[in-house]
Amino acid sequence: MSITIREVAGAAGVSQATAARALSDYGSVSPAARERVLKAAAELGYEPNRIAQALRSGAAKVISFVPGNIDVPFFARAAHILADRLERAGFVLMMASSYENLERERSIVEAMRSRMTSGLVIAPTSSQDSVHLVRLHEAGTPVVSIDRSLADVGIDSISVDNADLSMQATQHLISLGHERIAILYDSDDIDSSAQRVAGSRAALEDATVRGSLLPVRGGMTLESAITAFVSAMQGPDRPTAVLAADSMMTEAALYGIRALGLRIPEDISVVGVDDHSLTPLLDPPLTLMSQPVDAISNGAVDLMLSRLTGSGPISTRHVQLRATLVVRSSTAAPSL
Amino acid sequence: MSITIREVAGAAGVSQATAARALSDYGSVSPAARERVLKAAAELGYEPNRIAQALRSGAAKVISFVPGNIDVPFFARAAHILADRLERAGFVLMMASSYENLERERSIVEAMRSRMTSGLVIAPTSSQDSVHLVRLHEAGTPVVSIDRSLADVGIDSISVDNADLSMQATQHLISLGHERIAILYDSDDIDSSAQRVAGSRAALEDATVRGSLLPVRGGMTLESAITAFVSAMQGPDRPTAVLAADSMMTEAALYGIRALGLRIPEDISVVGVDDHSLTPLLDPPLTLMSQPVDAISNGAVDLMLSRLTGSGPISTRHVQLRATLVVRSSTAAPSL
DNA sequence: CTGTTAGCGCTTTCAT
DNA sequence: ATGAAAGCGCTAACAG
Repeated sequence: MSITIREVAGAAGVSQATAARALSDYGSVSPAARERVLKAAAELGYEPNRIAQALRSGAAKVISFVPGNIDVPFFARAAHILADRLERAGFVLMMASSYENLERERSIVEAMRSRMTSGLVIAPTSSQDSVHLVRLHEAGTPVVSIDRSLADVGIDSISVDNADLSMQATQHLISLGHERIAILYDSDDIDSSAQRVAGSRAALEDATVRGSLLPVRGGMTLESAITAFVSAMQGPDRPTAVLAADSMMTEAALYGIRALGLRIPEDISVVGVDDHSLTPLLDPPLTLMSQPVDAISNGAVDLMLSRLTGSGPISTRHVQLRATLVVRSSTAAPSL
Repeated sequence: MSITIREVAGAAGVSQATAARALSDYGSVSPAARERVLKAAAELGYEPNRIAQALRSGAAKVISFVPGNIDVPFFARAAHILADRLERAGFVLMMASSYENLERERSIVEAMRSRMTSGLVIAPTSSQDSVHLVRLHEAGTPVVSIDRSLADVGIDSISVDNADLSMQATQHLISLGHERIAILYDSDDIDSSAQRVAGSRAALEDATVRGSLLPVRGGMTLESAITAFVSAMQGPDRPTAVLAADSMMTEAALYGIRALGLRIPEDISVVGVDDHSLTPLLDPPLTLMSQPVDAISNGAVDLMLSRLTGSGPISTRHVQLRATLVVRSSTAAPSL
């Protein structure tokens, strides 16, 4: 077993309580006593038992992160930043992906809660069913929603402006002269996807030329998305451009286009989402909407930390950041 | 606050101890009592307090994962599998990247230990300095090393056979007719990298033709690797092929080659490491060594679970798996 | 089969 | 400024 605070107190010749006060820096301790305690702790190699601290004080200095899927570069990068900054603030990051499964999300959140997590950063699978999150939040554990926002339940959120994202992308395509545009998205149930489809539609409606949007629902796996996309492209009046609504859909579109034997951008223009270290090296380099992952992640940490210290705003915050269009070579004017 | 076992016991009309026995399924409880307890627990929505359980029983049903860097696809994928399988076994995955920094690795491991982690899966930053891991291991917490192995300290490991990996890659290049081959690797301090350089060298020495190896040390960042590679390629007798020793080096080589204005594979052949969903779509599709991430991760879980239940082998296990060569279009015979 | 009892290591009143 | 003592929620002897 390891050194306990009792042994430190013994070695320093003070009571357990004084040792605790010195080590956790609260209450009042005489400088002399403090020094002896700190010295004894260092000599014995004392390390506080976080579990005991948590049981007594009600929080474990652990922040939980529940991304939709850690394989997605957006979330991997977010995990990096969260862990980095939270660690510096004295927390450890505990994470588990929901894999976009609500049942699983619930059980993960419960597992985190029962381990006395100090706060939760989550990309909620459903924008509708969030009672488990609300309950946690109302019990006093700060919850910050990232990448997606929740229906009006008083939970802070920070995400990209999804409608704006696809509006920008669609306008880019329209300005190039495209009039038949497909949008490949995963599911109507995921809020951000629905918003992106809506944004595209709005852009098309605002345009001076009369364009049409072909929404293609790709489902939750790469395979299903490829299949859906390929069959949609085989219909009459094939779109001359496609907007892939997230990174998985981007891959699906690329694979689908290859399977169809189409050339980019001669036969079809492609706008993807989410930059990645390899996208500039693709054939051709991919035009895409780049999400401000760093700003979103840092913002989530700031929100979390301010809620944790109680120094934050009273009211719920919903931050929306803008994605930026990165034009490379996968988009061009449609050939006639 | 949430429901405690005391309240469940009260509602069921039994003692706390009986309730605990029924809920955690140990000792003996009469069927009638068990049923009443379970019913009461369900009605009250009782959820055990894992922190209290951990404090009392000494382990928190948490497994820690400390990858070198979660941004690397290899580790992101491993995290996915670990979380998935461990969760099914009743554990939660807690993770934090060391970012290949030993000091940081130590503090993370300590943070995990003080939170009573049940087991540790780690990609050790250093193969030399592992006292913190040995100490944890000797204190009874199973430690499994993944992707890299440790100097002989009795810790289980599961990784790819690094020498074999680069031998296969180099032999592929030799069989194509290359005689001047560069290997771009990060650092001599990382065991796996050193082994890969050695494997390449061995392949060249075994070959019937007299080839030469140009080792290029890229350092720990993408930028430094690109710089090192570009300047090495500007010397006399430029190599006709390059083996990038890991995924970051693969990107570095690709960016470097583009900066130099070289064509692949006409001017230079490239073998990368680590498959990724985008590599088949690169220009040209990348020939690479694919590491068996799934097998490594699953193997790590199996080892961990067997150590946890004490059902594993007595002796230390060092598992090495083979990488497989995936030939695509970035390698060809050198042009004369 | 079941209840009583004693802590796990720590924080936190409450006295002094 | 400090010590004594209680107890967070749970498990695990030990009696009965």
